[in-house]
Amino acid sequence: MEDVAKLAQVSLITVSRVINQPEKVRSDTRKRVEQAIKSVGYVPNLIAGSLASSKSRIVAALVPTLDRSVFSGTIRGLSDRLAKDGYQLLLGSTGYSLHTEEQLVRTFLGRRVDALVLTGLTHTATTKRMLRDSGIPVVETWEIGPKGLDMVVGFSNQAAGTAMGEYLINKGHRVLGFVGGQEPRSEARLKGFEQAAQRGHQITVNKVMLTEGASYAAGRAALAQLLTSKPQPDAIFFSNDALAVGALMECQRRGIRVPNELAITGFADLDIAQEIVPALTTVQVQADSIGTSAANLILQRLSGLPMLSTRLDLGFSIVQRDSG
Amino acid sequence: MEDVAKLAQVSLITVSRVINQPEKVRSDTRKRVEQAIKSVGYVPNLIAGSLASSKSRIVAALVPTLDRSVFSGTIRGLSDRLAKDGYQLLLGSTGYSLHTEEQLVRTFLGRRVDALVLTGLTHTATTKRMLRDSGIPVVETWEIGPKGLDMVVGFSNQAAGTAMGEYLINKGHRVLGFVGGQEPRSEARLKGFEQAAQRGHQITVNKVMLTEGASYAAGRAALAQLLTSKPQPDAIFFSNDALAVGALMECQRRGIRVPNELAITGFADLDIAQEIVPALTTVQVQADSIGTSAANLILQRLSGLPMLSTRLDLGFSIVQRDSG
DNA sequence: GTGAAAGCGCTAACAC
DNA sequence: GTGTTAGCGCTTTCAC
Repeated sequence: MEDVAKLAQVSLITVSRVINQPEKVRSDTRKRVEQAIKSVGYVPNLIAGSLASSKSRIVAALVPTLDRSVFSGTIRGLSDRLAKDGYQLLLGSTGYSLHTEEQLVRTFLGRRVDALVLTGLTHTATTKRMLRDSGIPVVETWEIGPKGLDMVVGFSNQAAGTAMGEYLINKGHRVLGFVGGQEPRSEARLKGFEQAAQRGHQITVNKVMLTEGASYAAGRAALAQLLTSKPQPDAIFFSNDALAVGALMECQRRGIRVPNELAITGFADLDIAQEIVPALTTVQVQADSIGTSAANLILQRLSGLPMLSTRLDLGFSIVQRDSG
Repeated sequence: MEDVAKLAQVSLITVSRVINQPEKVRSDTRKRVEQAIKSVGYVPNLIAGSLASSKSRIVAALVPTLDRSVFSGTIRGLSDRLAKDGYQLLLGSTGYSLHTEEQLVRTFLGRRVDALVLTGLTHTATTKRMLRDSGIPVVETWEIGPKGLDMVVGFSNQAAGTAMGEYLINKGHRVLGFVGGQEPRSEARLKGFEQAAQRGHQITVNKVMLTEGASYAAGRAALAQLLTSKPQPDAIFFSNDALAVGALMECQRRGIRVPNELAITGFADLDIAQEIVPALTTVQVQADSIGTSAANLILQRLSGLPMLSTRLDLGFSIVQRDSG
């Protein structure tokens, strides 16, 4: 930076201004400096800048898993929106562990990220305290609830579960299956699903709670398990499209006709849901919008604008296709 | 940090040591400091640390796209391996644009990342110069070639294309189809594929070069296009499993029997390849290993260890399944 | 519109 | 094993 300043015959601060607030420098001076920057090949040290200004232009996001998952849409939405305003995304995966989440939050706060995006509303007490003390904007996503740390963008997983339960019951199914992971959002969907069942008449719910992550193979295995359960379900709600797709493939292998013999529904409306044969009936959620909305809230807050709302319920809808 | 030092009755540097090199501090002092850190709720400012030590403990990776893509395995491998050594991954997507890549490289270098992982061997002259000047470890991935910037982890896309061409020709196919994107790696696969065709007798290759990204829908559309081409292919090599899966679904819709009427093969061996019915014959590449190997090279270099090899050809293999 | 001085919060280097 | 000093490369603040 010193070299640039000397070459352009200006002070350090003018070089800094040309980079950060070019409109505050007269155009001839600016051009001289820009020229000098090029000829020196100067790459500003953003670390030093961050230390001095206590702004990092980095937003961190924590998701349970990076795998071909429902969260990738949210990450894309976040990343794209933030990039437009010159912010970068620092990514962490918690593996569904609150303890890992706590450690990552600590590190990210140490890096003085400008804002943090979390998945879910469940966190350790320490995580919550650190976040509150830090004073930076925080967005919790993929759930919605009365009390959040700061801002929230999501939908009601429980209501989605209820909606799917009612949908299947209305279709005449009486023995329902549920397959999901042992994590808060899946459990909320199950809770809603079971509520719908209780409100129906003579409805049974057989459930499989997975210990591993949601994969095609896990869906296949869960299907096999439910097919041996008594009474045998005539409709299964999978808490994730990947699971449902795996089950659909297994049905094809076994010659089980979907939806005639067995209805199968999923959650998230991933790309493959509408491509697979039979096309998958699923709960559509706006994964991308969760990301862009979270980014918008953050950007708005960081720019000091007044906040209209800090709690967005993006809702969900059941997309009826061919599988159930 | 000052508060912690006062409370523990030590100097700043001792607090620093407790955090960064605990073994260099006597255990009773260490405990006193750790106690103080907790009671103050001290979160070290890693930005200041980075500035002083010129080490950021951040590695950046640039991939063409974050979408449900072949690169997600590599990212996972990278991220997991780096996390073990306390490094974080800063992610950027270039959208297959060398210009965007250049801008991101500039920003990342500005953040003084400790190392950089790139996709492919094709970069702008400015990108190459900046990278060389920076002196940090750089790993280029997903290709292999005689000249790289620094370290390379990948395989020969061209050889993979040739292998798939020979495989299909040996199976008796004479009119081949190719579907891929307009990007270096896909083009290399096509080049190899066409070479195999030229070496065969009376082999025709009809190709579809996509302008959009690889999606199920794009595969479906490309299939439709090739089915109207003359002569009509009896085997199609898709440069990406997502495309092949889309085509497979479309075949199912149209009642085209695979592989009897039409053979379909893919590239990458994504999870779904072995799940779909019929299971997809594809080129298997070690997407995860590319990530972990890149991370290993970087970690080794950063720790100052002597480098055995800086150019890893991880190879590929054709996995024969049911689709072709 | 431009500049000088001070300091962001930490660590390297060297001393003790 | 622990402390002191001097900076890392910028931006802030306040002058002019």
